[in-house]
Amino acid sequence: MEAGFEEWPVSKAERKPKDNGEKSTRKRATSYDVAELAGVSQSAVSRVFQPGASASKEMRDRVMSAANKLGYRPNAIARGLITQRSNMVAVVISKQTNLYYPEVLVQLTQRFSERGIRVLLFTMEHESDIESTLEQMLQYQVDGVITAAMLSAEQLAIIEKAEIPVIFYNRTLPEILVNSVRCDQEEGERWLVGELVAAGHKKFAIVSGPEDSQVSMERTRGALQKLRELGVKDITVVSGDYGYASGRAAFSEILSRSVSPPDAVIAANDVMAIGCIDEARESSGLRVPEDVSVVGFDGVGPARFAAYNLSTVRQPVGRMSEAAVSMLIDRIENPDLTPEKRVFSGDRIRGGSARLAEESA
Amino acid sequence: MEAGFEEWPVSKAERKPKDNGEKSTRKRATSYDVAELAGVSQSAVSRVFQPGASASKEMRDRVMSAANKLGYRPNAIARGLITQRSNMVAVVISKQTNLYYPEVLVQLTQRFSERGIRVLLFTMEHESDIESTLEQMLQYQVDGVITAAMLSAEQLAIIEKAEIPVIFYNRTLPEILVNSVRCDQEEGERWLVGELVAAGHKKFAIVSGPEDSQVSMERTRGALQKLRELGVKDITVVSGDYGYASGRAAFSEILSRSVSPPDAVIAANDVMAIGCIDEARESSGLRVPEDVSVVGFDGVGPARFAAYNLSTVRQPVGRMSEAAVSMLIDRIENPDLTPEKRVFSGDRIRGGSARLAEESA
DNA sequence: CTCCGTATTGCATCCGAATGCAATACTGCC
DNA sequence: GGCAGTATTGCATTCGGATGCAATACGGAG
Repeated sequence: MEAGFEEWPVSKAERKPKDNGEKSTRKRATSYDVAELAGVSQSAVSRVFQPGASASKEMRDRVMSAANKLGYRPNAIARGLITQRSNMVAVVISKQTNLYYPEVLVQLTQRFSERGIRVLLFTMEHESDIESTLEQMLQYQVDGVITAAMLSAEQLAIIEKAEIPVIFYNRTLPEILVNSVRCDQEEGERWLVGELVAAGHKKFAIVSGPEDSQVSMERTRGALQKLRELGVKDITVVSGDYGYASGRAAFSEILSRSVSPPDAVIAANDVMAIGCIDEARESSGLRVPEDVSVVGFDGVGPARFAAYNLSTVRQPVGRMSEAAVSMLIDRIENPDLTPEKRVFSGDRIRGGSARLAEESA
Repeated sequence: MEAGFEEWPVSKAERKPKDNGEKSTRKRATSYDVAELAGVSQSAVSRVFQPGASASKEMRDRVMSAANKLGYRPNAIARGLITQRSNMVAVVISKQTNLYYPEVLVQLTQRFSERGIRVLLFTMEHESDIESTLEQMLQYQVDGVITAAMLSAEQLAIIEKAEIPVIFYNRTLPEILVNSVRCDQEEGERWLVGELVAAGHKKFAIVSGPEDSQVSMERTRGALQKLRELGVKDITVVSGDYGYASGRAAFSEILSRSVSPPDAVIAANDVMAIGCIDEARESSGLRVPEDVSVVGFDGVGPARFAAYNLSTVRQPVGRMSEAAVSMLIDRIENPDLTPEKRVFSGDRIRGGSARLAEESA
């Protein structure tokens, strides 16, 4: 099956270090090379490779044939220099948001790609590393930025001074005009809480995410407010870091703070919710949702696993990334557009991890 | 907690559409602008921004102060044009490999970033879309490529003709010299099979991945070979697509092919293994691992969830990406290096989803 | 004080494609 | 056949920074 490793004796020889002054030392073909071979001017070549430019059919044929012969490809770097458009956008994510963003990333890239735009990816260990990231983006003359990491007002100002449109993904900067695409975290939490309370839960625990995560803050705040509005008093709040282990730790912490377990646990994301469920079942022998209801947020893949079947709010990733991409492109093409915020409601998923009120028909 | 939302009334006015012919219409500052303001030549500015170049302290100070005043940043595009080095590499992934690659992606980007290299991300719905992706990469003059999608020999040849180093990530091209970084899939499967057989399993089922996935093929082949070597005859093979649902479907398919369930199921990745477990427990009331052992491959996050606690082989993502990055940089800096393959063994994880032989002390 | 070696700095040119403008070719019409 | 109008094509310049080479400045030795 893995035959063929020994045979095929030739062809390797051809690929050894190409020291011999063969033709291989030649640089990549440029439009001048093509022009020369085709016997036309460089500008003609340039025009043939431009969608809207004027060129006769004969010209096209001659140039294309020469180009193919030379393996010519327009140099996007040079083009970017003269046109002042790199056709690249920066996508910035921070590492902490793990299981959810990959999906987003693929979506964004795909959609940009369909529109002829390339994605320069920036990831940061900590959101504080953004300073240098920012510098990089600017040096690379990106045409726009989508950030799923928080920027300070000063940082945003730097980018805007360079007249680069920025779209915030699931974040926003209070008091400052920015373009953003978000999932309505508070609304989602309020729904979850409403259902839980309506189903008779009285004793609540909340597992919040990292302190520097705006998304987590919004979720926690939404849940707390709704709980207060509904007159619920018995609320324990502990914090985690969005990770599975921290979900387990959080649940055990919750138990230790009270003689009896809570009726319901509201986790700031699905992964921690899963951690809570595992901890509840394994270490305390509690049943989910009979003894304790657990809800999450995000709607990531594992939320659907039968062992968890989470009640959660799913972010409409597809629509959100489409919105982000088209909004960014709008701003790039028309920089004077006034800022716009698009807020999507999440999909409400009545999984089996919580006792919720009957669906209102 | 959320104080400060109402106050802060000013500052918005400053940010409205900057129509007034203020100073804002000015383009980005160039090295010429800086040179002029500092009263020196453009080359001096260029040198100040180069690590190794010669410039007196006084010169540095004057230039830097002028640069700061103007908010100057070297234009990486222009620099790339003249130096023939874009300092960008392409990372290519295909969408199908979902839950696992995100991690890889973040790792790669981070490590490149530490070395002053930016990542242009390319994703493809189907691996067949690679043709156009390839074209894009070449136009953008990337200095190197890491591909986690399969390339044909012809496609590889195109890239190599442009003298761009390529590293295959978990893939390889038989009979052709390429640089690659891989996890040893066969070895991992052989270990799993060995343990399962040693523990007394007799009736096996294999859930393979997508047909066009080389990784899946290697895993399946490894498992099958080892099974044959050990004289196991009773083997059912069904195929999935790496997704959770397909794991569930696969298990139910396995059941339908035989009167009794298998002793052990070998899934080509963790997510399908999880699907199998859920299907076994839920639809058939089978216990895992008492009635049926299930093993996966990859070592993704959910494999550690208590409900599954998979026995699996974890790919050493950190070391693999480090290897890929440093290998690619080596090739970029020394194009004549002879190809190299680095193969890593996976971490053997004895989870609770399978009855394995006692650990050999 | 002069001469030589080294450190700085400026000049001119280059990278590769896009584009305004002018020159030329071609079309149709009278 | 002549002319206006349009379509092609080429010329020259531009984008912003890097770099070889020459010019100048500085420092130390004799």
